[in-house]
Amino acid sequence: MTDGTTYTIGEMVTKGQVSIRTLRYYDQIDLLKPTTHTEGGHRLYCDEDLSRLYSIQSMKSIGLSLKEIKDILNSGHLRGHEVHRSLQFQRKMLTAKKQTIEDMIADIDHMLRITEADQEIDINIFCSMLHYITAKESIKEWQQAEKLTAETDGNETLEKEWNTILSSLKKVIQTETSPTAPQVQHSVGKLLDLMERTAGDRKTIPLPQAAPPIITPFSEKDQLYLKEAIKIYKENKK
Amino acid sequence: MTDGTTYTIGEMVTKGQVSIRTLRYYDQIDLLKPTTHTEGGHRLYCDEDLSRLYSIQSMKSIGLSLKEIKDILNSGHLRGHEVHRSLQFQRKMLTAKKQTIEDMIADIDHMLRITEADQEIDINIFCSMLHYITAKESIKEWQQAEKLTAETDGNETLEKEWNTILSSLKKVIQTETSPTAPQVQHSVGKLLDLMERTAGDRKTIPLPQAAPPIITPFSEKDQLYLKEAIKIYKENKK
DNA sequence: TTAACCATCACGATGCGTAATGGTCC
DNA sequence: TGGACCATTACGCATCGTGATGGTTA
Repeated sequence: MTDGTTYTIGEMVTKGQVSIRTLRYYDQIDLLKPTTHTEGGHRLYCDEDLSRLYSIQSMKSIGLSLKEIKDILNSGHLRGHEVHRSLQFQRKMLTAKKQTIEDMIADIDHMLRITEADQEIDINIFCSMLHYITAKESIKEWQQAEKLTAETDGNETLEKEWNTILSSLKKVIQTETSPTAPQVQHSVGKLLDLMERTAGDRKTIPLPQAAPPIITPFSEKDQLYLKEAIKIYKENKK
Repeated sequence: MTDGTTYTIGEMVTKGQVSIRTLRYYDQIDLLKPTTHTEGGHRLYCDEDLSRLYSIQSMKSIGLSLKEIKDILNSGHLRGHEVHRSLQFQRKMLTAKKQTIEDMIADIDHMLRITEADQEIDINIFCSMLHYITAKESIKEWQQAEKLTAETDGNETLEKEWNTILSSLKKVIQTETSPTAPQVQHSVGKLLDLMERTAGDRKTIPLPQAAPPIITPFSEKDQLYLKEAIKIYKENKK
């Protein structure tokens, strides 16, 4: 029975599904040390060591850190309520992490819905929209009562339109097209229209007049250009 | 308009909800560098820098790494399908993480259900049970067809009993009580009973005869003791 | 002048991956 | 004796937290 079989580090690797580096690291931090060594200094593990390795892996798989695992394994025995508290604490940590991830996924989904797959996107616009989405909760807190519990679909098409119009405006600005050019004036018209329709809904879509912490996708120079184009547009309307 | 307001690092901290260390780090890795410096070498940020900070934070909040963020911000513009692919990739990563966490939580819940809050627990037993739980999936794969889709409640009470009986046996072994002692013989009787009841269900509960990768909570010496006690028990029964 | 405020190192933490260089086992 | 196996040392990663020590600003 007590046959005292020993394993080289390589055998441990195959039995335990770990890397050599991992076993050496565990040795280094005194988490799992081999019971013996050969004369040449090679590590030799026994069955108990293997068992300990399995224990370590189990505890890792519920998210405990190596330090926590070491403490538990060294403590010898655990009072039941300590186990319970420890497990429950771990549960809380994990639940919080899970919530964070779920929020991230929700934001990503939102972004996926409002960006077209085949459209070129200016980074500033992208970031503005993303900021708008991710900051939504804090904004909501800030301006407490908002009655946008309705379908988000309507808003999402609005957001898509914003994306489109902002992109085209960005483009004419970059190509230094004159503010009086017909295409620019056309875009400005759509912009003003969009602004009105959005304002009826809410007013936090990133725009020059929005205050921090809302990001505007337009630089100061861009904003001057925009104001100019809008002024011209309004004068022509009269 | 172009008032060229600048912010010290401290002002950026309050506006952006970041730590000084973070801003200095972003400077160091060329993610967000101040536009100017005072003669004395103090960092001075402008509005565009602040805006960039918000962008960074937005992208961080959907789980992108600082390196990814830097690449995106430097790229200037993104093709729509790249954005989509990038976001979808990120989504996959997060979904995988989420799944891992959910598995961990499920295992923890299982452990919480089968450990009593007021009972002292031997670590080896604890780890054996945990290993049993966390290794369940791989075990299931290994012995494909198993019909334990039924209520787990029945098994959980069984597992609780295992916990109790293993604990008491551990205790008598540690106190070096003679295998012939009545309390030991009593425990052995319950152990054999439990073994039979468990065997009717399945046979993977950690026990000496279980092969790796199932951990046994008993050392080799303990196992010799147990065999001895069981032998005595059976002889007395005759 | 004196508080704030800011600067630059530099180590620490997590859990190993990944060389680089050289000794051990059979 | 050779080839597989093993040893140690040490840098790298990601994102800052946390001092230590000393200069800048108003």
